[in-house]
Amino acid sequence: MQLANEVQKPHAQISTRPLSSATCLGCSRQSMCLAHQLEGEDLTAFDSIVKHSVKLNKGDYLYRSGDRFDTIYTVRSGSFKTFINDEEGREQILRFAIQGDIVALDAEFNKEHSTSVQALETSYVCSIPVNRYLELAASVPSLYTRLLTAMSSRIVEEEEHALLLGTKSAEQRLATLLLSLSQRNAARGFSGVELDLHMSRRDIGNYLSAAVETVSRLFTRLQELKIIDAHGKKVVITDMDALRKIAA
Amino acid sequence: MQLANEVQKPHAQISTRPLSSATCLGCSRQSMCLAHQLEGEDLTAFDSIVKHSVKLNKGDYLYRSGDRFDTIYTVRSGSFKTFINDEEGREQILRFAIQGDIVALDAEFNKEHSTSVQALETSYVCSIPVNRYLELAASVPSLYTRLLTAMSSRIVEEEEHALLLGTKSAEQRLATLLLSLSQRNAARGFSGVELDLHMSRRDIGNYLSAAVETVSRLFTRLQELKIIDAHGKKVVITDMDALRKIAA
DNA sequence: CGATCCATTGAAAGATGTCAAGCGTAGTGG
DNA sequence: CCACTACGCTTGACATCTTTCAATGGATCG
Repeated sequence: MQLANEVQKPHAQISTRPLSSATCLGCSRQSMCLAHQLEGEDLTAFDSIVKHSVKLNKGDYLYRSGDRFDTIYTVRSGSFKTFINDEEGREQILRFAIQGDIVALDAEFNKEHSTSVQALETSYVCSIPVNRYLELAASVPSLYTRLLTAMSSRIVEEEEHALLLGTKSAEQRLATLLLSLSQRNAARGFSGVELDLHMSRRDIGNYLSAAVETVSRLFTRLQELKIIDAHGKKVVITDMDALRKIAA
Repeated sequence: MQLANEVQKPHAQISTRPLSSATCLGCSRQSMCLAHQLEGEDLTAFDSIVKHSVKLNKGDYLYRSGDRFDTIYTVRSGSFKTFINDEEGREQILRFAIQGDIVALDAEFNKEHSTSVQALETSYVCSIPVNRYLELAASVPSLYTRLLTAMSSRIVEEEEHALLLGTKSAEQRLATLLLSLSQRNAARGFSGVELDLHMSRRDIGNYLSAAVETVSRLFTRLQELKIIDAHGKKVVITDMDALRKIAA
């Protein structure tokens, strides 16, 4: 349990610096995005309401608790943490979002966000105005079901996080997180073995509901057991089976 | 952490025994239900796809992990627990659902449920076939947004549960649960002071991620502090302010 | 290059879990 | 209707995991 000690930072300067291929057509992340399975003119119409390549620097907020929910984001590159604060200012990280992940579906449209989202590194997102999305959905109903599916996934993820926090020891929790990051990396065509942990040890601890010191000790222990090879943010999983065994 | 030791029970016999006013028109729970703000023929159409008053006895399952998600339920009366199991069979209760609550929105349509839902007492639900709901939504778009809203609420609830598990001491967690039950009771026109806890101490412990013994000791302590007056399932909150103070 | 934050490690304290036992209540069956 | 059994709840004693406190070295950033 730690108090929020982060300095209040202003919102990111929204600089729309186009990347190469800053369009949904041919985007490699389409299958994970809200544009999933869209084709032809539906995809073109969708593409036209999307603001591609919004850049955020490390520490910038995508939005903050209290902001109005009017935009859905998908991560083009980089990573984010989503967190919620309690009455006393204590912070709980709920999710680490990486490439392809959809961010913001945790508030009612036009109501206030209860969470905040902060970039863990230089990152780019696509931004989709919710009102325009819903307008478009009126003529392309699959956009409704796509949104419903995305929200179901969020609920399941959140349930699994509760399972993680509720039933596992600290060591199991860390092992589970590493496995999850590995799998998500692999699903995106990256290495499932070499991980770049862009979040701090404190963030990891917060997500797992463990003190920084505990996390540090756990890394050391996994290292001694020759299950991982960790140097700061770089972690190599050297014994995947053993890691799985610990996680379960 | 406890292993699932519940006997495998068959699904509930689905007996459609009509209650008085087994219709959405004039139903006191409409504002919480998916029928929220529906009027006129839209409401009639919605009503016609709903199977009202399905009875479940204590211990009956509404659905189990692995079942196909094809039906949404709303609780008419009684209460339920929703839980998820990990690979080792450990169980984590995610939610206690009571009158007016919408149950089942934690899977993709036509995919498998990852959770199970079990009645804590004799209960009645309304059951809504998802495919017919979506058909109807094609002509009544507000049904889409109503569903989206319901799912947003679930996500926020789940996030708050993670906050609960992640940042608070066992005593704070129990106090928070009691307050939440009190508020939900009050919001439904019942007493916010006298609570009927239909779940076992073990269930409470599981939900809060604490051992039964810990929960028992916490009840005793809150009793000694003259904050609550607990006799088994009946709990009277005698000092709401003190309870709030502990929760925060 | 200083200041600050992050990560690691040790030592000690504390909260919660586990084990064990007893009690009460509820349901079952004779 | 009563006795018996099973299960849920409570309480005590003890074990242990994790936190907290403290100190140090290393990395990062302006």
